[in-house]
Amino acid sequence: MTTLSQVAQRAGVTSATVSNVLRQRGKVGADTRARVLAAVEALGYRPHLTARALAEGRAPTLALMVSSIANPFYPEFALAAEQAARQHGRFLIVCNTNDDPDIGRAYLDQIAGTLSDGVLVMNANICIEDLQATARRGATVVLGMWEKPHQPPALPCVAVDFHLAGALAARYLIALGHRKIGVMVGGGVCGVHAERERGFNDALLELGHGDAVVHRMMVHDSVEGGLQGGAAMLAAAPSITAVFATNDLPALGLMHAAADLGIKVPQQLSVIGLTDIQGAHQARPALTTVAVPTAQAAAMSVALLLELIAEPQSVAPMRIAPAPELVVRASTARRSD
Amino acid sequence: MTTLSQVAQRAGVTSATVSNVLRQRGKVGADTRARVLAAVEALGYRPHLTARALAEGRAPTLALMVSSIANPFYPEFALAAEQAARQHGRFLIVCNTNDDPDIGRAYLDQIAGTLSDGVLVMNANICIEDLQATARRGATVVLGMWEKPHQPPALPCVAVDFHLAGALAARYLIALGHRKIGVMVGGGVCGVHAERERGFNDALLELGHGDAVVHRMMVHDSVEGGLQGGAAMLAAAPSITAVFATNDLPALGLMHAAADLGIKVPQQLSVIGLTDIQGAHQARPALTTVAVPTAQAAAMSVALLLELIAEPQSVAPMRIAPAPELVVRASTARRSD
DNA sequence: GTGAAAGCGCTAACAG
DNA sequence: CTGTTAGCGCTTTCAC
Repeated sequence: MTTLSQVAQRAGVTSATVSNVLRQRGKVGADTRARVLAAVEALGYRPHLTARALAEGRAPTLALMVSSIANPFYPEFALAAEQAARQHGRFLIVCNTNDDPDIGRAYLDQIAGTLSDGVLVMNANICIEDLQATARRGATVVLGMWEKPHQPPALPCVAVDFHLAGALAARYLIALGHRKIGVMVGGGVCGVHAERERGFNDALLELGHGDAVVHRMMVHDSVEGGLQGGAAMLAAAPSITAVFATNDLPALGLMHAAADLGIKVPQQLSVIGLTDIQGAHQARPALTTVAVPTAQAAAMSVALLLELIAEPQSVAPMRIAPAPELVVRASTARRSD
Repeated sequence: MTTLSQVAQRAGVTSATVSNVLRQRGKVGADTRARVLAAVEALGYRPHLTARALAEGRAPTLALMVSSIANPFYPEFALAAEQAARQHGRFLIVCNTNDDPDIGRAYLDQIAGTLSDGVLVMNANICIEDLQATARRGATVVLGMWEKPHQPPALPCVAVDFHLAGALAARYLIALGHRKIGVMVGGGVCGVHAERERGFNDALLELGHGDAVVHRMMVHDSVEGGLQGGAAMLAAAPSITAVFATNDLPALGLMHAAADLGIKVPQQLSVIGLTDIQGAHQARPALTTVAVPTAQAAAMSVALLLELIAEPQSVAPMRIAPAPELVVRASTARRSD
C-alpha cells in the first residue's frame, strides 16, 4: 500500500500538498503539481477511502436494506441504486434482513452513521421505531418506495402511487368487459399490499362495478404462493374471467395454476399483475401488468438521500416517482364467454 | 454521534478501557465494566466501524463484482455471500460492472485494499491483468466461480465442475433416447460457456454418440437470446428432438420459442438447461436442468477470501465446490418419435 | 504556494 | 487492572 506521505516524500513535498493536488484544492505550483503527479503515477498511489471518510467525517457508503436481494423485485432496484450511488462517489452495501426485525435492527445499529451515512430502506420488515431511532442517532434514512403518496410517512421517502397502480388494473379489466374478477393479495412475511387493492376497489366503485370482485384471497408473495392460491381460487370460483394479483410473482404463479388446470390464458382467463418485473415479459403468455417505476424510484431515492445528507433541513422529505403505467401484453383479453 | 471518549468520560475511565470492555479484551474490573456498560447504554454508543477499520488496518467490507446484479443468476449468489460475510462481521458492497472493463478497473482501483480488503469476482468481464494488478497492490482477490477445476487459474478461486455439468446433461439426453440434439451456447458480452459445451461433447463421445449434435448456435445469454436463437434453431433443424442450453436463461427462452411455434415441450422437444436459477422450477413446464451449487460456492468463496486475508500464505488457492447435479423436472421426456 | 499541526474515532502496545 | 502514548491515512485550518 502506498500512502500519501510516501508520495509526498518522493515528490519532495508534504502530504498536505499532495492532498491538494489530488483534490484540485488550494493553489499548487505547476511544477510541484507535475512532480506530485509523477510520484503518484510511479508509486501507483490510490487514496485510502476509509481514511478519507474518517477525516472528512462522512461515511463512504450507502446501505440498501431489503428483505432478500434474491427476491426478483429488488435486483432491478439495487442495480439502479448502485449506479446512482457510484455516480456520486458512494458505494452500495446490500443488507438482507430476511424479514427479520432483529437482523434489520442489528444492521442499522452497526452501519448506520458509521460505515454508511445513508440508509435506503425497502420493504424489509423493519420496525419504523428502529428506523426513527437510527435517524435520531444522526444517520439519514429514506424509504425507497412508499406506497401512499397522499399519506406522507414519518420519514423522508420516494413515493409511488400504488393506489393509482391498482386503479389502472381495475379500469383495464373493466374496459375488457370483465365483471367477475378474482383478486389475489400478496401478503406473507412482507406485509399486505393494502394500497394496491384499495386502488383497485376504489376504481371499481367509481366505475359502478363495486360488485365485480367475486373472490378475494391472500397469498404468499411469490410464484409458489400464486400457484397454490391460484389453484384454490380457480377451483372455488370457476366463474371468474379475470384475476388481478397485487404483485407479478403471484400473477405468474396463477398463470401456471391455470395452465395446470387446462385453462387458457387469456382466452378463458385474463391475468393482470402489478410491478412489471423482468420475468413478466418473459413469461408465456407475456404478463399484462401495471409497471412501477422501479429504476427511477431507486435513482430518486439515492438523490434524495444524498441531498438530505448534504443539507438535512432544506430538502422536501417526500418525492413522487413517475406514475405507474399499464403495460398490455398477452395475458389479458376481452371477456369472451 | 457518541464517541468512545464520551463514554469514557461519563464512566470516569479512559477510552482504552472502554475499548477493552467492549471487545472483551484485556482484564477489566467488574465494577468498572459495569459503569462502562451503563454509560454505553445511557449514551447509546455504537462503535464507529470506519474508525475501527482504519485503526485495525483492515477494511470493513468485501466487494462483490458482477456484471449486473439484475442478472437472475447473481442475486442468489449475492444473498449467500452477504450472509456469509455478515457472519464474519463484514459487509458486502455490490459492484455492477455492466461488463465494462473500465468500470471494473475503476472499482478495483477505488475500493480494493481501501474500502474492501477482499474482492469476490464473478463473471464481470474484468481483465485478468487488472485483477492481478489489484492483488499485487495488496488486496485479496478470489474468483467466485471458476469453471475449470482441472485448470487452476492464476488467482485463488472456488471452482465448480462445469465440464461435469455439461456431461450430466449429455448423459441424460442420451439416456432418454435423443440422438438429434441442438446445442445453444450462451455467449454475448459475458463470454462463452466453452467448458460446459466441452463437457457435453466429451460425454457424447464417451457414449459413442459424438454425432448427436446436429445443430449448434451461439446466443446471447438471456431469455431473449434463447427466444430468438431458439426460433431460428427450430426452423433450421426441425429434426432435433432435444436441446441443451448452456444456461437456464436461454433454455427458458427456447421453451417460449417452442410454445410460439406450437411445439410441445417435452412431448415433441426436450429442453435441458444448466445452472438451476429460481426461474427454472417456476417455468411451465418446469425446466430440467443441471444444478450448480451457487449458494455453497458463494459461502465457500467468502470463507476462502477471509482465510486468505488472515493468512495469505498458508491457504490452498483453489477449492472445489460440490458437484453439479441433474435436476429432472418437466421439460424433458423420452424420445417418442 | 507550501508546510506544520491538529484531529477524525478507534486500537494496540506498553507502563504503571 | 487501568492509563498513557502512538499511530491508522487522510483532510484541513492556519501560519509562513
